[in-house]
Amino acid sequence: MARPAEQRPERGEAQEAFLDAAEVVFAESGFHGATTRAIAERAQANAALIHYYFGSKEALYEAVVARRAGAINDERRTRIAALHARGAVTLETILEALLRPTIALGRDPSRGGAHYARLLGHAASGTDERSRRLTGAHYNAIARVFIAEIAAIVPGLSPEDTVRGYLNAVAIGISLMAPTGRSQDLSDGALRDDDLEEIIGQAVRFLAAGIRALAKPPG
Amino acid sequence: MARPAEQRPERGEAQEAFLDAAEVVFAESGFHGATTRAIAERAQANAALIHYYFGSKEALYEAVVARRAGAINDERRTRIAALHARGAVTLETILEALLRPTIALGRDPSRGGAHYARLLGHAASGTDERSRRLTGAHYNAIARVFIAEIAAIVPGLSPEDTVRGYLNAVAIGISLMAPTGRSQDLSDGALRDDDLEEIIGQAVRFLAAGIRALAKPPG
DNA sequence: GTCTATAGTTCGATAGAC
DNA sequence: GTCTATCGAACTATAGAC
Repeated sequence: MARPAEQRPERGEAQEAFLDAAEVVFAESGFHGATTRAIAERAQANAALIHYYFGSKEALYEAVVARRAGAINDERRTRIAALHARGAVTLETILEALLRPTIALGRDPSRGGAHYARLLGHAASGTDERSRRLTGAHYNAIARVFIAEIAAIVPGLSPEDTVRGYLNAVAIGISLMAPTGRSQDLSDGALRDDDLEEIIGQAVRFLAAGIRALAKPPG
Repeated sequence: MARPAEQRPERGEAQEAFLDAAEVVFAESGFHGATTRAIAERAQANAALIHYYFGSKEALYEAVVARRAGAINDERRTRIAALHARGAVTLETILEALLRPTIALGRDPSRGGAHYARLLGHAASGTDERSRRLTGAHYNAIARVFIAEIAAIVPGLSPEDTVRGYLNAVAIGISLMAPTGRSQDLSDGALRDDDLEEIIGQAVRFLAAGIRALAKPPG
């Protein structure tokens, strides 16, 4: 390893430019469809530097994921802690703590997170080794946090249906992260992809009702 | 090793073998990650035949999608028509008509549909030209059918929220199509991936409650 | 129709100048 | 640290024997 002696090498602007560019290209084409040459071109840098900085295309991909997943899950934990501190824990506020960090990232052009949203969509639907390692490493721990929160706040919800409800929330969350224009198409332009508060509010209401319905006996 | 002449596939079966094999490999690795060699090996046939039968890797991919999407949407239309004929149209039965064909396909080992489910997951989260062409060509028409059905049966649901509800249903439907084992992981084994009626029943209940909640005024 | 062989590209990765 | 040049491998697709 030709790294400096420090354990955690500082990440300069060049590395960040590669991460930003890789996020876009991986999102557009998936892991295999993306090429290091395309990433370097978008980063306006030399392709050989990818291997110098990250070691391999695979390692670059994992760095892209780690950067966003870490920030998202840190914000989720902060929000959950704040809810407990304020005594404001409800199913709705828990769901908002789950969804807002991802959806807000996906709608903020200045942060380029819409690309990560699509990348995550690829990974969430993948069953290959890379995708499973990714979701396991970055999202299983936070999943258990939210499952515990939901179970504690919804009376009569079985452990199985708690997991079901959480996974439904995540499925909708991912589908809402990345604006695809499909909602605009299907509503003939009436539904806009960019009203953040409306999107989060309606998603929370939808999911809260769905989860509470699971807790009720059939009838 | 060459098979005996009497076991060699008849005319048409060779193409089906390629479609089956391609479905598996495309699902596992995505379009770019899949190779014609891997598809041919799984089909126990020669890779050059892919071009003889289908013209290109791209055309093979589209043939894989067309085969399943056509069958799924035909079944959906049949189910909707049957509901109207029986006078059994409710939000729940509409949602079941939407979800059952895909989820059942994904859980039926004899039909190999779990692979198509993963393939569709890739396409649904993709914004590349190929993915958009695919969803537009095969799923926009059926989407409008279901949006109209939902709007007609749920009082007070705005056109925008009807589209929202439909897209939420599709997002959850796709996430339920392919067993990923994640629900089993997160529930420590309590939630099983293979109980078809339980999965459909709980999904329908969840979605019906969510959609009806969108129709109610905030409060 | 089915095969072998290979053309023509393009890929990830690396060596080495500076 | 950053570049050019290039390697070896893998890819899709095709030509042509049979």
